[in-house]
Amino acid sequence: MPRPSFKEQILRVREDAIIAAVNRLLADKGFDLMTVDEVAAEVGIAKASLYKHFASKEALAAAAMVRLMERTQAQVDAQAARSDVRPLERLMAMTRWALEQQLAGEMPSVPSQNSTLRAELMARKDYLDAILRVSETLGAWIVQAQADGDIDATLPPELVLYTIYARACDPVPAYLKAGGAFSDAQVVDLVQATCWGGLRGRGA
Amino acid sequence: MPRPSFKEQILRVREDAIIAAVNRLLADKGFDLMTVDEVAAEVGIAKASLYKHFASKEALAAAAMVRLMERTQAQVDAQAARSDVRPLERLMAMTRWALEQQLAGEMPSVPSQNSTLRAELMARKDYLDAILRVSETLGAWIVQAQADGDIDATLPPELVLYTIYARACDPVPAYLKAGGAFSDAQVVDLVQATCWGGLRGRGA
DNA sequence: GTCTATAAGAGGATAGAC
DNA sequence: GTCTATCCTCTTATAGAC
Repeated sequence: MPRPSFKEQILRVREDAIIAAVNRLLADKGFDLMTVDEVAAEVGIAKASLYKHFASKEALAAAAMVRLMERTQAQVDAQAARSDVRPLERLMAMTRWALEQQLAGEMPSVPSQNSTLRAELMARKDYLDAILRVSETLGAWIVQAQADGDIDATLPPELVLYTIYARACDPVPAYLKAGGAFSDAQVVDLVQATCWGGLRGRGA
Repeated sequence: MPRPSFKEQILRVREDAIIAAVNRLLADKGFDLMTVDEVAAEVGIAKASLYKHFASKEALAAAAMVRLMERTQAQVDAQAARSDVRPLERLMAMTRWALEQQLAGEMPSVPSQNSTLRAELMARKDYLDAILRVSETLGAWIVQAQADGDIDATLPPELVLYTIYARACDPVPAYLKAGGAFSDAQVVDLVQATCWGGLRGRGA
């Protein structure tokens, strides 16, 4: 594979800046309320130039979601490297990371109801592959943790997986943060506690 | 107070039908993807007629949310009447009801990010009063349940309250249902279990 | 590939007759 | 209060010059 030319590097940097802007706006207002004009303004280029890089608004969002999956995969790899820790701890580290991303305004959110966006995502092989790969690793950890007695073995593994994914777009952290009574670190600890331990008292 | 005239009754019935249609559409597609044309088509009247009843799209959604709060208050009252059951059981009955509503497609969902809708809701005294009243009752039950040792007393009560509210718009039930492996009743039981008991094994 | 300018269309809201 | 027809703004997307 030839070394990328100078022009290609410029292109890559620009597209990185675009995706970063989309990521921020998706985290801030969501897909429906984000406009392409805003993206262009945030990046500092004309809207028509944006469309030279990405074919549609859906493609912009999809690129941000692919980027998110790449970051997620990197986290999974980092946890996989810690061969000494139990699967439960790796999974808890993943939910903790997701909550931190959300509070930092770096978790893009897209509505699962929007059919045009959904179609774009389902058509992107890189996105589907990334989701599948992450899910397979997390799924294996879940099954191991259940065998270890660390996760309730009566719960279907897919329920555990979906619940972990759902923490990434949970509205509770934002509400707690808006209340102003807790630091970001405290919010993460609290939501983490309810996710894994539930609301119920230990003695119940 | 005089008995409502025939015309007023007709008006009331029509507005009920409008709100019911809005409720269905909000549950199905959410606020941003719902169009006023769709609402008019669903009700079977012209769009201009809709605007004789409600001043804006935001007012339509707000009316549906007020209606939701009325139904919620009725559930709270029903639980309050069961003076023999513990506060924990009442709270669990509320989350169960919310999950059932969601799976039945009767839980309208509005984005908390949309500022025009948020402004409309915050300007409606009946909505704010309803939210406040529900929250006060649930809050009292939470504190009691913590004193009973039925809810983890180390959790701030507002965290518990927000978590209960969040179950009403949790994406997990819809995912599980889409998977097709579980009945609606099973989905409710499973999400209910993770909400109150957490993912962690009891022996952990 | 970047820009300015504009097309094309969706969707919220209204005018005016009945 | 209901209708048909229309307005108008916002937003996605593109044409065409440089």
